[in-house]
Amino acid sequence: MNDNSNANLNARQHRGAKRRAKTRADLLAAARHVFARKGYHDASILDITEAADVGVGTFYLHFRDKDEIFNTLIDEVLRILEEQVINEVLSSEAVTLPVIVRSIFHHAYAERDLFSIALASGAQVAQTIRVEDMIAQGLTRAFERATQSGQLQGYDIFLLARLVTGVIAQGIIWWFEQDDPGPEEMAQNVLNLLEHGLPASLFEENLLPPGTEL
Amino acid sequence: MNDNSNANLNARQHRGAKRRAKTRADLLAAARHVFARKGYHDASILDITEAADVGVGTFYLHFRDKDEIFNTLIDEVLRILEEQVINEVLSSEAVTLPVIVRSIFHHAYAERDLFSIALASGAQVAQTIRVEDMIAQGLTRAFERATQSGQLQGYDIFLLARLVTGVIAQGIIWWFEQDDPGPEEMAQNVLNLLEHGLPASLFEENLLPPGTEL
Amino acid sequence: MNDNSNANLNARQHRGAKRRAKTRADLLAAARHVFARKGYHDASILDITEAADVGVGTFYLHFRDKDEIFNTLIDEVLRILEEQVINEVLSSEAVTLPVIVRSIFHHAYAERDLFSIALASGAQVAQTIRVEDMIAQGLTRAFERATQSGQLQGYDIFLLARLVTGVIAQGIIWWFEQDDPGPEEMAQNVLNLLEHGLPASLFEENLLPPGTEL
Amino acid sequence: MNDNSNANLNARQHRGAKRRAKTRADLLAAARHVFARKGYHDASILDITEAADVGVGTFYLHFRDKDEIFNTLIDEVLRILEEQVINEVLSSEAVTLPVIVRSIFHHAYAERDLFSIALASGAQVAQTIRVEDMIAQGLTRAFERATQSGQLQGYDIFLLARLVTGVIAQGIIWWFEQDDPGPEEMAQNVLNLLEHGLPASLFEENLLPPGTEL
DNA sequence: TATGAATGAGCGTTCATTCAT
DNA sequence: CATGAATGAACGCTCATTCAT
Repeated sequence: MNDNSNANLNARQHRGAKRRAKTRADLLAAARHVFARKGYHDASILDITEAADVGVGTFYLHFRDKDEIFNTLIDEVLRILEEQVINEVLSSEAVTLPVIVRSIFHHAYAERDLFSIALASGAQVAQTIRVEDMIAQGLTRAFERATQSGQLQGYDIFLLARLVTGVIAQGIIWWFEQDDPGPEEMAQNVLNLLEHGLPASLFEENLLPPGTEL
Repeated sequence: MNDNSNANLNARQHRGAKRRAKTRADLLAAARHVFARKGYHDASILDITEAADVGVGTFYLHFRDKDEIFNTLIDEVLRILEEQVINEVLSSEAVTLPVIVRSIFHHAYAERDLFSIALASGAQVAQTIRVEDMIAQGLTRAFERATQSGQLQGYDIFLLARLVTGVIAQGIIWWFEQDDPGPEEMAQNVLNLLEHGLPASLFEENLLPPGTEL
Repeated sequence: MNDNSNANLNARQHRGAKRRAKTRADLLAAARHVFARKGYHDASILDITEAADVGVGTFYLHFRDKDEIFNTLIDEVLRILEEQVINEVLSSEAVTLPVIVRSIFHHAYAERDLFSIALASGAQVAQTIRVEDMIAQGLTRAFERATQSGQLQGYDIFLLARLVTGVIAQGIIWWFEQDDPGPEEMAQNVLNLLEHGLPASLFEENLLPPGTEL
Repeated sequence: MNDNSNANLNARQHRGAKRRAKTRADLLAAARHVFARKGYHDASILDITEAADVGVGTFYLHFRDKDEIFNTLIDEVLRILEEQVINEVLSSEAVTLPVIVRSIFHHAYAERDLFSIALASGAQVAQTIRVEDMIAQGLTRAFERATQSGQLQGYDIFLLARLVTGVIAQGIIWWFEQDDPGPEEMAQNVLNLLEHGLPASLFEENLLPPGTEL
């Protein structure tokens, strides 16, 4: 009977754990939709629990507050981003900036809704880590390697990584309002700019010929 | 006597108007500090009126709601930015991208607190116009001129303007957390990147030599 | 010189008094319009001063609060009602109920807006005297005389006066929503009811013949 | 087990629903007292929740705003009035005006506080239906039947119903300030007036004999 | 573990009232 | 006497959070 009741107990615990995990996943999925539709600040916990079809109180059994579920969501997408980029990078012949950038854009495009939340919330929300931080970190590591091999002397690579992050982030932000161009073309545009810069004429010629008004 | 009473009336109105303008300016200054310290969403109207040392009700004598004072603040800084860039551009020999970018960074550095609010609020706040929009618009106009003179063929200049805006915005965002480098050097870094792009090796060589771990 | 300055003083005081009276009259007229349009509770003092085209503070130089201007307005119309009824009554051959009722309806019709305010505000507003009170008082006096001359024995004439007031008030309230019938016909209807009562059949016959549903 | 858990679920829901209904009833009872004491406009939601001994927010779990709880209260009493009048009328031998009027007064006396609120609020409050409307409607229906059977020719029965409503309403309003006479005697007074009208002398003789002052 | 009715701090907002001019 | 900018008490309302079930 002891065995039996232990087995029961285990079975029950197992069922309980599965149920718990299911509820938690429901909440995360609901939060994703709600944040995407209403934005971080206008989303209430009631919105989320209703979308997840659970009681209000249930929320607090899984997350401390709105911040926590938000950060969980962001962390998750960042973790997946990291994984995917690493995988793609490892499966490619040579690890180059184009490979990294293309990988980021593909993932960001697939997860547009979440990225839009993450980027739009900007510095407004107390986040454990921001999307920009993660991209900038990755770039910094790449630049550090380039420095070691003699390139990029005279650059502040942290600042440089941030500036390049700005271009990439802006590419993702572009998708807030339109879906075109897709990730491949977007990556091409960004890489073009990063590889060759803008036409020299913009830096030399008068953009406002004498006699023209603004 | 008519003259006299008219003069009195004017004086009275003038005094009243001056007092009113002073209070309004106090509120704007207070809002600037409060928004910078707490961010748009966590700033309450009570915070602003207390910082301005006026009664709560006074706020509503000057602004309809938080949105309005915020947009007033942003509009003001954008108006000044536009003015200053135009002035600097007009007083320079030739209107080139470096002139424009340098001008933007100088102004943004001087008004760091306000720009941090404007950029950090991102798409979260219903703004009449966003800083990024204004910069992107200016760049688009410049690019349009370059297109007309044969450059930039094959580019989507709207997307390109946005991407370049991303670099500039990131330069300003850099100042949220540190004051160095100053506007001149920041402009140099940005212009360097925009003019020559990143070193070619980043696009070709393996950033992760075989046998190295991430 | 003394004479002269006294004369000046008097003249000035006179001008001042006239000006003051004018402002007060403006406020009363404005209050009338505002109360009629928005009702007592939704009318703000700002509404009144704006309609009167005077400063907010000016209001308080003439009236203690909204209640006071409201009561002043009601008192005024009641005073005029009383005067007019007395005049009409005195100029008629014999003072009978029809004369009184007709007189009330004519005045009430002419001053519909004010009466609508006065009656609609009901017991909601702390009034010094209510329209119904004044009508009931007048009727009570008339009934007292009739009692003295042997009529109306066994009646509680105070209650009776109130009930009759109810009919008259309802006649006036009828005009809140439509302008017809006019005062003469309305008086006829009311007097008809008061003189002969309702048809006897209503008190005897079955209003709901067997087999009929409600 | 399914049965069991369903039973549990039902029990839980039932308990919750009972608690909810209790709170709602508390709020309605409290609102009744507060409205009766302070009148509609001077009653705040805090007044009501404090009287009901619940939190402020609880109010909004049950009613949208003050208007809604007020109308709920009025609707309820009107519904009960209608029911009771119909019952009494149906259980009487013949449906006559006296039966109807007596029934109204008995109910109104029992619910004096609520009727005082409903009648005093007059046209000031946005009500779905007003007490006077309901009484007038009932009378109109009765008069329509009388018209069909040949009585009441030449009358505007809508106006007539309103005027009679005025008498009845005034009878109820009488109880705002005193409790006597009770419903039976009040009905007698009203019916007397409605059946026979006022003494003819009031319509003919001089109420103000020559030589008498007002 | 899940529920959802209840809570109340805290917000935005109005408006009668004051007072320096 | 007249003004209107300033005031702040008091309101309606929301929503994160708790807790008995």
